[in-house]
Amino acid sequence: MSRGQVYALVDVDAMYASCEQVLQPHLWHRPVVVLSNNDGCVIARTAQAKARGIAMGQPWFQLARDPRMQDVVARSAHFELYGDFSARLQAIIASYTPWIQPYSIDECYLALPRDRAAALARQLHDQVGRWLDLPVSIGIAPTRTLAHLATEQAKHTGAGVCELAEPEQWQQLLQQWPVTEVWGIAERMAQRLAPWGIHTAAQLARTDPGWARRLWSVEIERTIRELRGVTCIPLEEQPPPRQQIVHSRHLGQPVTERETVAEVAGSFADRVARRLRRHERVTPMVTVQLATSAVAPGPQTCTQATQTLPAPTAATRPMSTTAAELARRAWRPGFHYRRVTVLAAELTAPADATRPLLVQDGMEGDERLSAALDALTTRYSGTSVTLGFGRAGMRHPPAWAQRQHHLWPVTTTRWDRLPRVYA
DNA sequence: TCTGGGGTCCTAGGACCC
DNA sequence: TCTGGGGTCCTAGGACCC
Repeated sequence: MSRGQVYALVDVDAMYASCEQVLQPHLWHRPVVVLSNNDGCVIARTAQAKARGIAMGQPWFQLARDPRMQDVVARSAHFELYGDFSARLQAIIASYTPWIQPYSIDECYLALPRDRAAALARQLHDQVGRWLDLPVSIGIAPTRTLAHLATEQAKHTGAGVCELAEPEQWQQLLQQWPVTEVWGIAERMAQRLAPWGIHTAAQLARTDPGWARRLWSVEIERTIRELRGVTCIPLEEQPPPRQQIVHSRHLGQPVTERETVAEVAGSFADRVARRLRRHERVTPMVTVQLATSAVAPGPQTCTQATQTLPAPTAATRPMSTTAAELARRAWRPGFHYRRVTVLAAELTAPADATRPLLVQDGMEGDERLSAALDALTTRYSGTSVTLGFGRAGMRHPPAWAQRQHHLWPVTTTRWDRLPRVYA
């Protein structure tokens, strides 16, 4: 990032819902919502769904029985599909600039030359529309915090691109936005700012940064400076290495049996191990947490157990067997378990991991086995071939598997489910 | 019956050290 | 009755992001 550059933020409008519409043209201009895992609540909405008053996080069962919402189309979340679109989007963005920081599945920060930023952003906006059929909004500004506001403004006006180049431009905008629209300021912080008469983004920008740091935190100080056009949060072109990897799911059905809980934990640990290997990290420990549902009747509990591994690893077998054992240890009779979490923390690069003094039998075999599993998974990705350890849910989904009653089968990530085009 | 999942960072306070 | 000063490390909790 040099002085002749500005920041831009590319954000896909209603990413998940938009991806569903790309493959299902009959959903264009319709109120569409995408549901969280287990078809629990709304996590994305098209403009038509927003106009109907459907809120983010609204439980689906409420909408489903509302007679006024009968024409709303629901789709189960299909993260593999959204991830594929995200990768395609990043590839397009990367053809415009080498300074790029993917921030989330639907957002990407980049740096552009100041004098051509708006023109390039417009070109990028149109290209994404033509190539991916996805609607994006792009904000341009001297800092990332201001670029975030610019993107909100671009969405708000429907202009697609919004550039805040001069202080007068963003100062005027800051007066219109409540402080909670500022990146890094949420409801809790807004409540602490209110007694000091800070309600709008402009009022926050006028606050003395040093005073704000003493009174609140260093993050607030940085946010204030960024709102004034001074860069405090630079672009990180190298994604920081992962410090922890979590797999946590609400189960499709409550689980009461000890061995079933162990089976769930073992299969979740497989997911964590695969992601560890993809990120080239190893973990020295596994944590398993078992919880009941807070909204279900009956006795509530949340127990967890942690085990240090013989050596830091990313291999499936030791992680799965350890997680299953931990689940057996944390399990208590009489509870309806509804959520299982498997956590790997204090991650390191494999080269930095401390090796044990005594190498235990089977350790190298575990690593080779995991490597072979990854190679086969890559070779057969996109087909109906699935590889895994053990017996959990391979052929038939187990009873505890998530509900995905609204999953649309067409996708860009499997050969047998590609969309068909008839000439 | 049915309310997501996956991350990061900061701060305060306690334990412990010399 | 008096009872330093400075440091590190760890953990829990809180807050934020999407």
